Amino acid sequence: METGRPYSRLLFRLERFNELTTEDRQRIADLPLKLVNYPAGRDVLSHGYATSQCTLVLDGFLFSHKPVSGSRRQITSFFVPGDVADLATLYLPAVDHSITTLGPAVLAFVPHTALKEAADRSTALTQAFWRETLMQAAILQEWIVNLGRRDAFARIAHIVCELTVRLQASGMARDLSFAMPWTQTDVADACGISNVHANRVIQEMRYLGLVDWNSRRLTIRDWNALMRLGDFNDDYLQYCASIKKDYPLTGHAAPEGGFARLRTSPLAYGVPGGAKSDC
Amino acid sequence: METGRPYSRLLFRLERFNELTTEDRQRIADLPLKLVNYPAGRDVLSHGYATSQCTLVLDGFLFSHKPVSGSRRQITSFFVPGDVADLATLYLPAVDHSITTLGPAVLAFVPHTALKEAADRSTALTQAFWRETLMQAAILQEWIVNLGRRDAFARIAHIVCELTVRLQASGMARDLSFAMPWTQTDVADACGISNVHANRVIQEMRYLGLVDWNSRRLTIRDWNALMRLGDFNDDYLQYCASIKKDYPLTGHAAPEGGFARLRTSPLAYGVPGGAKSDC
DNA sequence: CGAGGAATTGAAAGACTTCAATGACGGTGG
DNA sequence: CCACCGTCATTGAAGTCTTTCAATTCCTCG
Repeated sequence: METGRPYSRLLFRLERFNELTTEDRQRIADLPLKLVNYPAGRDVLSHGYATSQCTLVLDGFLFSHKPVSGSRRQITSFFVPGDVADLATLYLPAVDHSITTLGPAVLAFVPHTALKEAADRSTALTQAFWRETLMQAAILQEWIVNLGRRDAFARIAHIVCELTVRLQASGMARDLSFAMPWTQTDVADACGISNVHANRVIQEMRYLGLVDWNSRRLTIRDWNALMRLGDFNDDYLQYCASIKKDYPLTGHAAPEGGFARLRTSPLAYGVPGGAKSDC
Repeated sequence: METGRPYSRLLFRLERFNELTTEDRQRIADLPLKLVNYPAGRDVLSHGYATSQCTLVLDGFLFSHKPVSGSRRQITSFFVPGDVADLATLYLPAVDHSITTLGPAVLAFVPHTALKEAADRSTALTQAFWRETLMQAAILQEWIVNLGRRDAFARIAHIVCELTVRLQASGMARDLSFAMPWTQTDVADACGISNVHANRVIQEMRYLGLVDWNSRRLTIRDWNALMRLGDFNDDYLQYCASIKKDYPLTGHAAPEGGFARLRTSPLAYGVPGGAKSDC
């Protein structure tokens, strides 16, 4: 996968709101980047440890997670190409979560010193970085809603929708299909459910013809249904979805037509195996 | 309740990490503040609407929440005196959540223009504000863990612990007792459970002698047990807890001695009321 | 081809929700 | 001062979603 000149991804991301001046672009282009290939499942940042650099995702996925008593963990974010996964470390001495590669990933490390220097010299750059953290916070907030007020099916559907939109905003997944190296246990840890239940929900999604979810590749078959069932509204990502609309400052539309699940369909969980539909 | 000169609260908050210069302090002191008394249950910010000012909490509580399909909502944060509840609006054109007063509150509004001007002129101020948003994000992240991987009892215990520590960091609740004008339905909406279940859990907490939870005032009877049962570790608030320790950059200690609940105690839910133990 | 991780399955138990009704409390108007 | 009202807290019972445990099968890789 082509990652372009590494800083072009960063520039693209930072300019979602306001264009930068030529000077500021140059400051970004001049940042010292260290390109690194990381294998799957390796920590980029371990909770409690300090770091002196930020991590730009060029290819692959990262996720941040926190340990919970009892050998469990909760995944709190995914990072896709173009994201700076640990921007918070720039101004917080230590973070309390870990950041790990999902599959193999191509990363670029940027020293804090260089980033701070660039930010100190440009108000616009500071704001652009700040805004990045604000948008990540908006995603965290929606994640809370997801865990707090949706059932397992909707949670998974919602996260799939979110990732799809974010990938599209990064120029990927244009055909609603993308490689996704997570295991069902990863999905479960992100959605706050057990891996067994995640498995059953995913099977139902397949059966309903919503997605093809083969090992490590995800193809969305019915985007509209997935959005509806996942109670997904990309307003909270509008800043991410780039040029879609120019920020209508009215409220959300209430999900029209209710929010019915087909759970009472002829195929509740106990259904005999297989019958993998050919949708 | 004394709120001091309004800007002193803000200064106190911004200087948790680095002291500001005399000049920067003056910039804060010169900010035009509009003091307002708000009644309970009034929106300070409605989702989807733009605003041109930030809200500093001087007394009382605010909470942010997002609507969910089906006339439900999820509370995603509480704000205590000293917090700037809508700092994100400074650089995001529109937020997708609402912010509402929990009980009556004393607020101070600061125009975006004045804040931006102050920030533009001082790198240190910009960083201080930015750091505020980063710390709020750390709280969101722990909230995700709370909803994703803890049962109802632990969720409520955890949120109570968090609020206690944050209030203490603002110089309140020194005796582990504070007025808290939330209803049990508010607690339920914050914890992602039903109000009925919240009620039963709170009763169990009372029964176990963990808290006095009378209408609108909360007194913690057994802080250590509450922390343990809520799986609470205030590392993620270390930035908030001010002068407690100087950032040990090692990992969390894994919750020692497991995480056993007393749920199988002689007093499961069906227990007849009262018998407030004397723990 | 064997090993090990990942996915899948079934059955039983548990946590939590929903519905519906009742009790408690505070504030308001007469 | 008291009846009335709405909000909040409480209770019980039934039902649902989700977890847990324990196999079993599938897949991928060396």
